[in-house]
Amino acid sequence: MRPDARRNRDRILVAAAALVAEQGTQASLRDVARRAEVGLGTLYRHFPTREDLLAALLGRRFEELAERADALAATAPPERALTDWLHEFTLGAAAFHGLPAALLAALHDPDSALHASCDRMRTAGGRLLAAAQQGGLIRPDVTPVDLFALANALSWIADQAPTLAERSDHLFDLVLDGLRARG
Amino acid sequence: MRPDARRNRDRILVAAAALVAEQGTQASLRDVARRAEVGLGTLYRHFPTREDLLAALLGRRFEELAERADALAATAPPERALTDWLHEFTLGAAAFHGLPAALLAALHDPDSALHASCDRMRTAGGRLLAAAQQGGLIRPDVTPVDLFALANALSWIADQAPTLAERSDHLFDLVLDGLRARG
DNA sequence: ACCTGAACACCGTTCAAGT
DNA sequence: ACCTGAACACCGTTCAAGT
Repeated sequence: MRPDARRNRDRILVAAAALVAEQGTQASLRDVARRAEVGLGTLYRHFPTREDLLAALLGRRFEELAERADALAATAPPERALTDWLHEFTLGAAAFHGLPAALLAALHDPDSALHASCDRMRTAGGRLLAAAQQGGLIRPDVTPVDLFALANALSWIADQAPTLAERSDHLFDLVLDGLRARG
Repeated sequence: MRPDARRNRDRILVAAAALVAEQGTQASLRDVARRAEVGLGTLYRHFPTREDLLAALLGRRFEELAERADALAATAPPERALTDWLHEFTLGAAAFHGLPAALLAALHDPDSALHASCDRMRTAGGRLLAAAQQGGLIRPDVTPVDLFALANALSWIADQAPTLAERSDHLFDLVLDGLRARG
């Protein structure tokens, strides 16, 4: 990549990170280009779709979450590993306004730039889920997709109103309780 | 209301019902006006905000759901009444694409045209909830707002992908299970 | 190879002018 | 009283013209 192109790409990412943090996944791409002091066409050249931009913003975070799943699997007991990881995931999915919907949609759309990351999260969560189910701690009829959907739904709730965000940990406990196997 | 105004209002509602059913709560208001063969200003005169239009579209449904709560309370055992009603509510909240977010936001925004209806649903659900909690069937730390949020979240999940819609009854069972009191 | 911004086809919302 | 549509300030996306 030419150095001026690299520089533009970086400027776009910095501007997008700020604007998306402020206004959510639906932030105006024109605003992003303006803030980056870059032509609108330049933004589209580097990131043909909004998802491409989001994927670039979230790449690191998803990497870390995947590694975190492995670390928890190795150190914590199965149920603890699952609930801790899910909790961290819900925090990550709530990073941007509108992100939970984008993630849940991307999981079911192989063409989305976010698909690979979502698939990775589903797999990482699925491994922790299987281990907990093996130990008879979690209902056997819960699938990795169920887990991904519920976790995003919890992030979505917290995203709808500040009052609900305060209630978020409690709702997390309620939902997780529903996944537990009954003695 | 002048007869021509009444006629315009009705035309707008018919057009909006069709378009919102097709494209969701974010359907273009311009399209609604065009389909109703009405000037754009006429639409805004009858429905100053998008929520006003949605409220008019949903009024009947909410009335029925409120009555339904009373009927179930009188005829079914507490837990059955609660789960049946919640199930019907989730179906109603999934009537339009984007509706769950609008409802959850409106519950926390007294100025929204949808607020009264949401408040009514929260109260209706809250009564069924209290009865089930009285019987020791549901965890005492579940609030009516928790219930409203979770029900809308379930509708939201079903709204994100057809695959998830198929999984909707199962997810409903999982979440409801989390609300049950443990022996 | 890469950048730019005008051009196009859309929005939501308001409001002067009409009947 | 009520209706209309032009006007305004925005979008997302594409693409010819430039370096």
